[in-house]
Amino acid sequence: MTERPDRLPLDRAFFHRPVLDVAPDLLGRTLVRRTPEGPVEVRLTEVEAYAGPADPGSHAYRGRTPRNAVMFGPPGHAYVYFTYGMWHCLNLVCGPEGTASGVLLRAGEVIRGVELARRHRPTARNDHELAKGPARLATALDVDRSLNGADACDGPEAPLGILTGTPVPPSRIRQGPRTGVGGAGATQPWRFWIDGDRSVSPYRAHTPRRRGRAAGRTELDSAGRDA
DNA sequence: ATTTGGATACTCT
DNA sequence: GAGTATCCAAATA
Repeated sequence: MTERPDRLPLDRAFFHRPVLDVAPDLLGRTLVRRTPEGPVEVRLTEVEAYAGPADPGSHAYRGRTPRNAVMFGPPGHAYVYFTYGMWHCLNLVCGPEGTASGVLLRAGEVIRGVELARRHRPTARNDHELAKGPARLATALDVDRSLNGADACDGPEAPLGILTGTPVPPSRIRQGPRTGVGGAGATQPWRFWIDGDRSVSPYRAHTPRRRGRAAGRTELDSAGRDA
């Protein structure tokens, strides 16, 4: 069987670099999810970098916990977390082991296994919304915490893999603030996406959730909007 | 087209 | 107990 050049697996050295180098380099790559039902593949179109314990936006901020332990391990592995009571999100660990940095896979275009992805996400209105958003991407690929720690560089039979795909030239890459990240972590423009791609998720500023019904103050600030 | 509020359960303080 | 690297339906315009 002949391997096309765009279907060669990326080796671990790809991830063994600073996260800000890896994140934009992941755009255009092919993420493979192999399920018992068959494969689903996405072309990555949007990612975010999280830079370890020094990054206020990162789960690794304030050090290692049971949840984020995988981020402190070797690069090329999946860090899957559960959020908002319903959703999973998929990251790939980057950098030298112990730096606890990773890339959140925020969106992609399903290029293989569309029918299977639709079954995982029956509410998607059209194909370019199947993986438009990090939880949608995880759902379309049937990713949950059973894949936390899975090695994406473990060969052609592994449940998760990453292939060369078609790297995106810098001129087609845009960057801006990370979605949903507040406080000091909001200042870094560490979200990267492919300019104009339909599967890129809309930017949403950080919105603190107010619990209960007593919302004391009306003095909420208006979110600054850039032109 | 854009904004709002609800659902949901896990993680760490 | 409070906050969350979200999504969806419903309401507004």
